[in-house]
Amino acid sequence: MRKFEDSLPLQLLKAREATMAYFRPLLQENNITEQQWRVLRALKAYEELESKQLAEHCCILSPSLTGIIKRLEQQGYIKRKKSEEDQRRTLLSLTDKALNLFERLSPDVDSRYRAFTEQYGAEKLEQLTRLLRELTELEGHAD
Amino acid sequence: MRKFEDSLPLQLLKAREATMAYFRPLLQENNITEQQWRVLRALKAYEELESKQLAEHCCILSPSLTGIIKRLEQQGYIKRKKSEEDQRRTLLSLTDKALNLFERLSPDVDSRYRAFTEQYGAEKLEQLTRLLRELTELEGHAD
DNA sequence: GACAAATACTTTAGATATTAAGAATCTCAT
DNA sequence: ATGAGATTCTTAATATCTAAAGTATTTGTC
Repeated sequence: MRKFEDSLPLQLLKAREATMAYFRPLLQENNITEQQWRVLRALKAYEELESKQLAEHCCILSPSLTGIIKRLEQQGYIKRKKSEEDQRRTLLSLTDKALNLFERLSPDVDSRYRAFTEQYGAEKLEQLTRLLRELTELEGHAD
Repeated sequence: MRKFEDSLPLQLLKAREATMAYFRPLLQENNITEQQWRVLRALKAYEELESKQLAEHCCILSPSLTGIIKRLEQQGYIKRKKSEEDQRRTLLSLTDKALNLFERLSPDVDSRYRAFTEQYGAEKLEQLTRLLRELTELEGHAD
């Protein structure tokens, strides 16, 4: 069996930690969790989404999302409405408060991203992105 | 701000999911969680570890580890003893039951790992490993 | 040798992950 | 039209994450 430190899932986990180290402080200062931030960013990109699609974009399972949505709604960052055509579906979108948050944080996010890119190297980042995409696009392993 | 799907943390998360898809079924069949498996593998590699070191190797925070250890102990996979020199320290190691588990699962783990490597490509895996290591070794981002 | 500071681990509280099961709504073939 | 099955979302139960506080033990200093 593979040596422990060589485990790819562990390497990916550590790499993610190293990356988040650049952004986590900013999120903490604003009392936003990682997952909340992912949800907000997805809604910013897509304007309006159903819960299920949002879950897929964010890599968050529906049951988790239920709670995250609830809390984000309480904090006034997102609003929900029932779909007219299909009463099962819930449509989610950002409030003005959330849009303001993005206005306020974007510059800082950008500068942290630039700092990261400089330290890691722009070409390496491109290579890495390509390799990760190819990994993600692998056929799922049917048991 | 970066496009949502281009977010590196998200890419790393998805890549990890894609990788785990190869191994998760095996763990589920044996009623072992991802984190438990990581802990067991670390202890297999290091024979005996203190709780704190184990946490570092596994990228699990101490408070989480407390619970994981407790459950693994209840399931008979690991044993603990107090350090003689320093009563604060807890030394952890695998039981025979855990060693048997490895004997039983190793072939399957190996074959799943080979299947993954074949589909993804051995050279690409090497490249990826190198890029991830370099990312992980970046200086932490002091806020 | 007593005591403040450091260290290892646990506990607590709130948020999230994961699986299974439940509730509401919709689709479709009959 | 209608009942079986599918789909969307939620609830429930257990495990884990995260930050902060608490305990016990040890270390360094006076």
